Amino acid sequence: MAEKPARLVLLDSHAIIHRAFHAIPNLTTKSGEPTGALYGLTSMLLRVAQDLKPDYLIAARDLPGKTHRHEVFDGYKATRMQAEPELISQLEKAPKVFEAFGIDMYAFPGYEADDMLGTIVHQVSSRSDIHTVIATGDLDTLQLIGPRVEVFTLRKGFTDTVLYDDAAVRARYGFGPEHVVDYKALRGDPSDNIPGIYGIGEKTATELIMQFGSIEDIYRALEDNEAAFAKKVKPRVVELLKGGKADAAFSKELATIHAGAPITFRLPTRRWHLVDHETSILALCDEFEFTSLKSRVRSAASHDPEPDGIESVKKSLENEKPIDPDALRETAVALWLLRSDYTNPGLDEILAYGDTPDFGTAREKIFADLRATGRLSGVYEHIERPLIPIVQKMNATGIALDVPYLKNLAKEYGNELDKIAGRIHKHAGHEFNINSPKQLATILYDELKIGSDKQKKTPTGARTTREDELAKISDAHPIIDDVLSYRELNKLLSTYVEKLPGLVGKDGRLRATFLQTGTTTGRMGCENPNLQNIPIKSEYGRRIREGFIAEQGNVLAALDYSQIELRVAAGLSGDEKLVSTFKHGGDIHSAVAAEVFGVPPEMVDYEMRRRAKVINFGILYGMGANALKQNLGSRVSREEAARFLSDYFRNFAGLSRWIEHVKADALRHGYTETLFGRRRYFPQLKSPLPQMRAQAERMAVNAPIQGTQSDIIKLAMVEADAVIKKQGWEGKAKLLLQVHDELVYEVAEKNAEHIAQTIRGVMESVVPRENLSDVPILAEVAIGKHWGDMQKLKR
DNA sequence: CTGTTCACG
DNA sequence: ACGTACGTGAACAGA
Repeated sequence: MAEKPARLVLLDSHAIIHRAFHAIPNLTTKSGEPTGALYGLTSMLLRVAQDLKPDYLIAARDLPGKTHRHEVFDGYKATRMQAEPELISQLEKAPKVFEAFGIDMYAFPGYEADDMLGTIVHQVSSRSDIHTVIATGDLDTLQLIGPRVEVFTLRKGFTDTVLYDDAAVRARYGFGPEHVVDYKALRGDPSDNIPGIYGIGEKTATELIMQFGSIEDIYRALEDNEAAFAKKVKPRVVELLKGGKADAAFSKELATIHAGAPITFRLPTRRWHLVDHETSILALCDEFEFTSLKSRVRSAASHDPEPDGIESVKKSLENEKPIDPDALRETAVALWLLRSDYTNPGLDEILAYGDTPDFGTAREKIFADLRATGRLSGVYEHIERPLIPIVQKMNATGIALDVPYLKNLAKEYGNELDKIAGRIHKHAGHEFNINSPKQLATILYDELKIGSDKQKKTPTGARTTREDELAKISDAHPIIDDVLSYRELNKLLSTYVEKLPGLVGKDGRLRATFLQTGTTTGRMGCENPNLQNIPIKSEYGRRIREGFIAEQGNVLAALDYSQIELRVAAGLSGDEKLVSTFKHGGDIHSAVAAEVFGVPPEMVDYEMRRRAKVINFGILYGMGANALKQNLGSRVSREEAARFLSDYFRNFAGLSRWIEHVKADALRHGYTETLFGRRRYFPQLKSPLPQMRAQAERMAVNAPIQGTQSDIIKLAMVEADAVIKKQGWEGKAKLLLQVHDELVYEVAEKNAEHIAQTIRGVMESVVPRENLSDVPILAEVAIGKHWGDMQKLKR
């Protein structure tokens, strides 16, 4: 039997340090010496030691000076040439870190770290007794992946990691590692100053590669038979390719890692073990003041002992003990309840919270802490834990899409978009990229001189082209209305209409991921795709919902809570007038308008109601007078807005008192609580910056309202599931979507009304009325063959 | 990757 | 003087 191959881990020091430098910008020693990049590097090395368990560990690094890429392109890595002094000082100290870990460094003048890695991989690639993993901070080295070569890199932030092999590259990009350079040649890579072909993005690049292969193949197809090529590729892309041949060629040259460095790689004579270097690493941590890393060093070292005898084998067997996925999910939910700002926690966060490498130990600590909080245990037991399998089932079920309908809609919207774009370019006098806010600002404000000199600015000082600002100047030029239509249609087309059909599985259903622990307030999140923001407000948007359908013999049933946030605010505050308005039924916004404007209900006009509605929603977010003015519109002065607000609070004094009470409570305890006891912490309330404090106060007011709403609908999901089981309706009623205040089920057509009305009853009764100051909680039900146009049911 | 914009509640 | 409402996810441009 062949021996297990040795694992060689190659460290891409350049990429790791850069990534760490940007991820951890503000860390310094007491004396002010910047150490964020070094901390990140040390942390990454510990992670590599633990996760990859290397037999050999080697670093590749750059030496200062010119490289072959500089000869190709003067602008190459211009950004890195002007590196900040904080980065340079840390780059110079990095060898100290490698020395402490006992890692050999490979470098050669004129060759970048990437090229050293390429050379080493090339030299070991024929050896079947070596399995190589490149540990890096970016994706440049994906092109080196092969039969025994993988890439271990960081994803988002600095804690999440991912291991790419050939299959993982194909899963992410659609093509294999051999085409990564072609992809960069087309798309470019701004962080590396690789230009690509201007105008070709991720999608076009992928499509071209999938269809034709490498850059050379693409141009061969184009040049051999342009007519045939034009049939397969959009005219715009053909033009871009023709004009960008030179760009593509030298982008490819820049992106390609070369294997020709004049070195001979030899495996170290001795295998690498963390424990051999524990002392020097601890000394390093003292020198750079990485106090928090020391416990990680000790515990990692104790799990990577020299291979002697029975004790270590026993220990490693214990370590290999698989983690029960249900226990993992439950523990993640519990941790998120304790620390709701750690959204979507995983094993890493669980272990970090427990300050241990052992899952069982961390889990015990988390549940002990949960019990110690009292009320949070109730949220866990009654809401979140029973919800786990329900969310899993919802994710597995998916929702059927009418793919031909959506493809047709894409054509229609595409044609309309082309027309609008044509008009915009005509107005402007020349072509430009309408999607670029920068170019658009130049056209509108400089060339056409629309708007005043003082257009609102974005946070970075650019003149904004936001919808609400453009709407104010729409009378000045017909181009504005076209730009606004273009924006709307382009957004809908690229985000939804074009995207959705490609995400549908073989069974015609789209499966997104609903995230139970995705937000800080208690709400659910949804991604890949986000089904919680499918358009509804405009006609163009509503037609997208028509593509979400029920399968043969079924209908969709949509149940939504009516004005639940306002009802929750009324119920939590116990405000007399709000509560009595809800108890008597009728239109809450009109009723509030009558109070605020001091007129009888029948005298409330459209504008008064509109303003009352704006205030009502603003209250939920802790709004101030300036924000209110913004939302009321241009005809209202700041003073008027302030008066509305003070009239509002004079009339609804109970609500006003409750808001002050929430703020005071949050400051005293450090957190807010929902009706059911879900917590959110607000350390920023003690910030020295008034702006930070004000923002935290607004969040603190909103958290119990939004959070209680989430408690209620989550509880309804749990109860409805129980009722469905009890009635034996599992095959006839399936939960498909949750959209914060709405549940969508797919229901057997025959029993649809009865089932839907039953679920409505559950939704309306999950909170005993007395717990919300007797405010009624109401839900509306509608059914239909698709999600676009649903028939409302009477109760 | 960050900033801008915009879809939803 | 300036930027302002809470909570999300995604597409795109541009550095």
